[in-house]
Amino acid sequence: MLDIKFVRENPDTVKENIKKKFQDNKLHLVDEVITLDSKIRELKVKGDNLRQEKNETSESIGILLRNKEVEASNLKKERVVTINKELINIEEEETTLSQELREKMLVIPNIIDESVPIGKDDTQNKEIEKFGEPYIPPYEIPYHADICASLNGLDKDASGRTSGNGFYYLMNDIARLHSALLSYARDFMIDKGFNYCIPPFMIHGDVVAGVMSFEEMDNMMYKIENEDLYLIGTSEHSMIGKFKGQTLDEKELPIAMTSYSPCFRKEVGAHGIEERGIYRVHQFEKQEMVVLCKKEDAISWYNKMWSYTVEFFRSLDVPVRTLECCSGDLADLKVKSCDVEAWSPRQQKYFEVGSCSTLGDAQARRLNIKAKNKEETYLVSTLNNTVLATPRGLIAVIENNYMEDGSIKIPKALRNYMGGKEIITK
RNA sequence: GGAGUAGUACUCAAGUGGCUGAAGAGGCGCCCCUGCUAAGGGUGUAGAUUGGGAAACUGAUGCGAGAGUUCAAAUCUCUCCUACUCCGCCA
Repeated sequence: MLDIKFVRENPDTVKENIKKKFQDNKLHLVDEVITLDSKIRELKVKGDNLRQEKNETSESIGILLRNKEVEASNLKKERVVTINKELINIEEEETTLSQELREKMLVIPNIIDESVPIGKDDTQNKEIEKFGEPYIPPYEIPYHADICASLNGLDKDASGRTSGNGFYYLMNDIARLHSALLSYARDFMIDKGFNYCIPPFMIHGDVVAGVMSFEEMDNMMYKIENEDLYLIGTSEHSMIGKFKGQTLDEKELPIAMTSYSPCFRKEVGAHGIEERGIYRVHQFEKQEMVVLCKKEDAISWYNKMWSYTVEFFRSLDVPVRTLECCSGDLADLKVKSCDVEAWSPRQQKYFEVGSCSTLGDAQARRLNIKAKNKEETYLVSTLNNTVLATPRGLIAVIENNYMEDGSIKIPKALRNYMGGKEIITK
């Protein structure tokens, strides 16, 4: 969300930005927002003046009553009653218009960074850099679910019976590898100086509404029956929610956290749940990075953060590349964002395993997260990035370490977490 | 889950209907004294969010949140939230 003052003062910049994102259908919002804003301010002045009169009149009633001037005080009382009636209308209108303004403001996209490549949609995202040689083995690599099943590590028939499509039983060494990955990801980030955190896995509706749109909420979030609780779709929800409405001391910044949580997503719409695999599922686990920092530090954190994910996967011998989101593919809140994609030797293409974003102060404005020093209070900048989401990350490790005989070589970095084991065999 | 107590600015804290947007203190600024430290004395200042105004200035909101009573609410009523204490339950 942008600052209304900014929109008021720089309407052309905002419009230019909307064009860059190929959202011309939103252009009219800018002028509408400016008109609404000035109407609201007019109402505010009107209301303020009436409230001033009301306060002064009420105060004078007190004085009159003390002097036992009952009649004069009754006249003044009537005046206040009239003012109150007028105020009700003005306040109602102000509330309505403010809501309308906020709704419009919420869908006006954040100003994207100058470095973001211009493009219409995800087909025009730009590869930035490859890390590691995409390796094509001389033998065929089976579908990940088949590999896992053949190693007695996956049972989707059972999960279908217990929970339906989109769930999975991981078992034996595959389950252990999954946990090893998460533990390693956790320690990897702790070593980078991030503070480890396990957040609540359920949050109240008002926090959910703070971190996403209603549409997203419907398409993603599972609600607990008869409770004001939702299962989180990512620990970012809990981690950003942690700071909702807070004013931090600038000395506490930057706050660099790495959080673990299971993630629950309905995955309604676009892609849906695939029948066979464990690539897109209702329940997965994730190690995340969340950073709150000063505005001027945001870009350097952004670069540091995605590079940590790259480093993480490289330490597991998984070739990766970074793909920058072009203007048209960038979610409205984001200033700049890139995906980290892992190489799939089976499909011989890259697939998304993580996403790194800087949101500027847009998220903080929405949720009212501030920091202050002696001189001023200001909105913080927020960033988030995936270290590891698994089973997706598990798939990358399995495919890239699959041996011709059907076994999986365990990357060195994970062996300590696997009791020293070097290979998973049938 | 039950019962009790509390929630006022950066912190502590006074305050049961109008003269309280908030006494007082710490804090913070300046000055003095003393000096190994700790401390002491004087004086000044601010306090959150936002509107109008070129500015000086001026207004609104703001006492955990919301609703209500009233001409008028930090103060009365209701609901909720949070913290603490006690009890119950539980991996």
